[in-house]
Amino acid sequence: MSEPAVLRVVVDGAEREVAAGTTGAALYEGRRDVVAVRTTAVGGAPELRDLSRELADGDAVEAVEVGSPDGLDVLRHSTAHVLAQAVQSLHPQAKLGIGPPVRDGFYYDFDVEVPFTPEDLKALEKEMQRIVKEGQTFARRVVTDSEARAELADEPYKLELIGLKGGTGSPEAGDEVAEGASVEVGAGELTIYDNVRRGGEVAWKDLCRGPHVPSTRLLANGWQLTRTAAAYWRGDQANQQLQRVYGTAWPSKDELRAHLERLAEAERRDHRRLGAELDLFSFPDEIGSGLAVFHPRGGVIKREMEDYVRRRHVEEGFDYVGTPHISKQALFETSGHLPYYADTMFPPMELENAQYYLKAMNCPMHNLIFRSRGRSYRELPLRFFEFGSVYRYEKSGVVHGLTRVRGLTQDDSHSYCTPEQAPAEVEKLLGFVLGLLADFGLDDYYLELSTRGTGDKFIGSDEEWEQATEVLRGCAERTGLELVPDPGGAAFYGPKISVQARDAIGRTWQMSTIQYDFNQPARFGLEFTAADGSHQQPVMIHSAKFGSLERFFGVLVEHYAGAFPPWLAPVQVVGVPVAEDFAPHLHDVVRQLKAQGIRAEVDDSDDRMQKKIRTHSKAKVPFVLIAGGDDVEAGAVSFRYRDGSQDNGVPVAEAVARIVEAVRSRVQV
RNA sequence: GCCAGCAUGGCGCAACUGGUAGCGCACCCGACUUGUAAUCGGGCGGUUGCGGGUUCGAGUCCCGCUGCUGGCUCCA
Repeated sequence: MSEPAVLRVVVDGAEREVAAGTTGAALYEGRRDVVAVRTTAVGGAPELRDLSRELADGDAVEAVEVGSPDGLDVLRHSTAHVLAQAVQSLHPQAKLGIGPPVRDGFYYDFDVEVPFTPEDLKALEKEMQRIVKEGQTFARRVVTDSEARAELADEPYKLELIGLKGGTGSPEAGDEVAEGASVEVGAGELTIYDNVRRGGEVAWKDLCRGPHVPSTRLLANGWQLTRTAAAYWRGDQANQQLQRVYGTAWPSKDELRAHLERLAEAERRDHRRLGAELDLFSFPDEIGSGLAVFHPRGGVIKREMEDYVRRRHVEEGFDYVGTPHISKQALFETSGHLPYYADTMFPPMELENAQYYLKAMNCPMHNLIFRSRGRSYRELPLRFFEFGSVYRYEKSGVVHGLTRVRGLTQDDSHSYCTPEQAPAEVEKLLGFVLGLLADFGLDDYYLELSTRGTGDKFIGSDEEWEQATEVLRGCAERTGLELVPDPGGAAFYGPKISVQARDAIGRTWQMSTIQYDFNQPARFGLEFTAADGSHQQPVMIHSAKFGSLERFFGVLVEHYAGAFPPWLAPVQVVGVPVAEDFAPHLHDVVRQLKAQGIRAEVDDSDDRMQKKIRTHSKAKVPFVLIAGGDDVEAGAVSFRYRDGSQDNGVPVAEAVARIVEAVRSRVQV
């Protein structure tokens, strides 16, 4: 059957007839913002294609604009190609890994003899600039496995990807090859892209699935190389370590600039920086990596958090308990932690012929409290709660401010209940957690459901896991929040719902957790006496609301950029007299505030007023109360808020009431 | 743990190709003090993370350790 001369196609929803041989580029001529097309062939799934691809009869085609998520991916991946070309131009011996788009940019991995330096990065940017200016086109070419092997004989990593793809290629093959590698060898046929100069000369080529922007010129000035790092080939620690170069890429220079400005803003919010500036906490080298000390101002916030969550636990029917920081080895063998997690526990200390471990978790000790006497079904659900100090030997490279530490405080609870009670208990805990987040003003988070993975890391039967997972899934889904699956991310003893929050620099951190555990009750031989006199095993629900007090603290600092709502602010009110003579008036106001439990003080220093305002603005004090002659005469004070706005001549009684109410209601001001 | 980079008074920075450490803020002292983000003057403070080496001489070069930063792996 010969090709028809006229093709019937659908372009952005509208039926059209075009001549055979028409390309996407022809359809969108003059549309500089279109970088690729999304084509749905007859009977096929939508697929991103180069603009240069010819249409077939019956194709439905949509424009992929550079600003759309797919368009940005195409742009960023194309930039990665230019980077790779630049690297091989300056370092001919470099072997290619993979080069996918990532959030805000791209990376490309290389095997090079000598790791890249910052100077190399500059040289690479220069070379990339040259390639971009040349306006090379990306030309797609379908090859067979054996052709690809012949052409890429010098590229061992690409050969490996071809091998992994396994010839025919199932739809999932790309995903299983390596994270990000689907951009090189996707489903179906293998393709090589040639970078072609104006004169038709092939400047460079790479095994790649595409699509790409039509010409390197489209990359314009919207990209930048950002950093270098090492990365394991195919993400496996056992593999060769490659050199990764990260970059960012945007449709225009303005958008690049805006991105860089966002990064600068994130840096200003970084809790490590604000922690030092606001005198909240520090990490003395003398104590050790990942071990924080809280200064008086940070201590206020920490105590407010503790007071809040302790009170809330009691209100929710938890019993406050206490357990030690160390324990003999056998306890953690019983719990299963030692066989499974010994390498993240600090090494033991030996005394009196016994091995003592710093505890990395509280549950085993709570189990002993449960077991300390006979338990009745009437007591269930029985809920134990404490601030448990735990120590985990986190690898040196992962310690990070307050969000990844080696010594942390969990607001840890364990609910012991019957299997029948478990769903309601999980529901209750989830409601508790979400209410807590709301009270702290957190809104940027999502839920994650961590389930059993493959391997022998997980204990218990499939049926038990299935049942526990379904209980958690049902509760999580009923919240209506975004729920992200996390296969293989469960604890060894059971599945988990967690709340994931994003920090200032885009990293996500696990905060609140709810875990369903049917294993430990069995390992500890926990039982209760049922109504019929029989002895039965409870299930336990682990839950941490903040997760780690330290991590939650760090996320709060970033969330508020250090400008805490009044109820959390270390200093809530500072009085600034316009001149010395008016200080007594403010002392009187502060006395009234303190009587209401407000953290208030008067700035009696001999700085001038303007300097005092600057000082307390920088300290992000929520209420600065200013008083001069007018205020004293009127029995009033003048508010200055953190945004610089003023409210002058407020009667003292009203001012006090206003502040007390702001603290009580936990609002932001 | 792996790769790379960094490490100067409390904080932020300076010190040409190696020649015996400077500045601002903070802090202390004194003077000043009338309306919303820095008053003026003076002073204290570092042997340049720790240990070793090269050199006539090291903050500057080399090695080891500790810590930090960015990734990777990991994360109960």
